[in-house]
Amino acid sequence: MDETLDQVKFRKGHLDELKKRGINPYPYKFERTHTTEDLKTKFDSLENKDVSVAGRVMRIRSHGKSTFLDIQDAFDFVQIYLNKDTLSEDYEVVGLLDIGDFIGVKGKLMKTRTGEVTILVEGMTVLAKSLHPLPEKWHGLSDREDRYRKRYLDLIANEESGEVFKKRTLIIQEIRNFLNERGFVEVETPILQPQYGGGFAKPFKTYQESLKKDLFLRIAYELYLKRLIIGGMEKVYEIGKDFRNESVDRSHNPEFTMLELYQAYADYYDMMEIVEALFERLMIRFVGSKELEYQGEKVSFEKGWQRLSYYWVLQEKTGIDFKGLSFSEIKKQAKKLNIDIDGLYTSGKVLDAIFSEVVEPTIDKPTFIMDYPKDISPLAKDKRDEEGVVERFEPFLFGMEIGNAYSELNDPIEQRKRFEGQSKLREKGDLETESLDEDFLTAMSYGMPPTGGLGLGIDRIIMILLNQPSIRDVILFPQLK
RNA sequence: GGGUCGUUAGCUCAAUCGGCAGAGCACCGGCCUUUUAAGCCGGGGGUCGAAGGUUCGAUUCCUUCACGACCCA
Repeated sequence: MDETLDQVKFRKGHLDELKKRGINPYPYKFERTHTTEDLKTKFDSLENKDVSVAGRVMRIRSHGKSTFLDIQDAFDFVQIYLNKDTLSEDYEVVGLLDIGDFIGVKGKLMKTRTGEVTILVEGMTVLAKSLHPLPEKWHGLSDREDRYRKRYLDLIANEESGEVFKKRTLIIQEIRNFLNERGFVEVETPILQPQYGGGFAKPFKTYQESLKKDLFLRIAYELYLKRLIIGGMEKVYEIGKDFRNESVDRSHNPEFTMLELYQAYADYYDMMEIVEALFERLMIRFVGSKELEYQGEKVSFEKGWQRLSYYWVLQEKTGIDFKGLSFSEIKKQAKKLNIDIDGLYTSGKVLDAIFSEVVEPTIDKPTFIMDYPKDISPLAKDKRDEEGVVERFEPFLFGMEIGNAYSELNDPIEQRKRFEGQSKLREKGDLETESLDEDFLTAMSYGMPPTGGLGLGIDRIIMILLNQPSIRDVILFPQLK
């Protein structure tokens, strides 16, 4: 806080004056009978009754011997009216209030002659003195950096921002309801992991002093949740934070909220059904239409999600049939398409670079891209009746990947081979590989049922449902440079 | 990593083809007992993002840096 700022000096003057009058500017508690919202929605039954509310002073309109204040709580705001006739000498304290102060008031509920619901205040308590001026009342706070770094100011000044975060909470609750109703059990698995797995990403590394052990912040929950499937929990899910050591942009934050779920005796078609049903439910509750508009672009869920095969859509967009091409031929094609393939060691990784570049931005309709190359999917089961690809899909919306799902590989011998393949790549220098998890293989060797698994990026789903342009607009405290 | 744009009062924003830095809100003083972006009168507040350069003179032009936004890899 800038102590030299005039406005801070004046506010401190008010603080000192309150103390001089024997008023504690930071008391402990206030009993309120109603929220500001109650006063408006239940006005008819509350008119002329005694009410008490608490909140932050947002606007002051002083007329000398009377003053109107608007006070805001978590629900709404209400006007209060203070005058000298009602408060006598206590009215002097009103002059010591500043915008931003918390106060509690008691009085009779009434309407002014212009129809505004108002409390005629009979008693007022200062609950917390504010020492720093708030952002401007009319334009709010628009500087993006301030909005993200000082989220509290954003929440005070910009009502829409608070609405987004309220809805974020409701969306996540609704997702939990949906899964709980289907018999899924919510669990918590380690964030600190001795080995990271379940995806391709650079991890954050940390260290446990007492065990003298390197640990990683999880990049996925997959391998732990599958251990629970092995343990006989048939339907499990976890909603929590994943950590990926990547750069920050409109759709990436280094820590982000992820849903993963696993269902025994199910395959990836069942996972598609879950995505479709979940979206239908979220659309009904939070969009109220079968059409979704995001940043000026509209898509319809009317006909469900289209299903496109990975190799087929690649060929559609590039004119090249990549199926069966050798690694060097695929690289040659990538170079022709002007795609950077430095540090990519397998056909799958190169294909994926081409895919991200050429295909992803063009998928706006709700789409499942199906049947991915095997070498970039070491935890997924071979596609039944098709060589070289696995039963894996990713849901896409508005060009954004919002999840990942498999028919989970449950053959421990095959799983070991896949891990070993990954280890060889790592030796060649590929840093984004699945690491061989001996303990997980042991678990699987006890027997794992056929299982469908699904991961969904919750922040991105919220962005889309609430039409927010950046992931930073749906994360309270996003990572900034 | 590259490109474009931006950073001026607590907040939202102007302005200066290089010549005294402005408005609205907020703040201070005065008047005002049903106002509501209250009103009227008067007033204070600036290291013009930082450093360097060009110049008689730089907020303005140039260079570098920091931070941010958008686009691209």
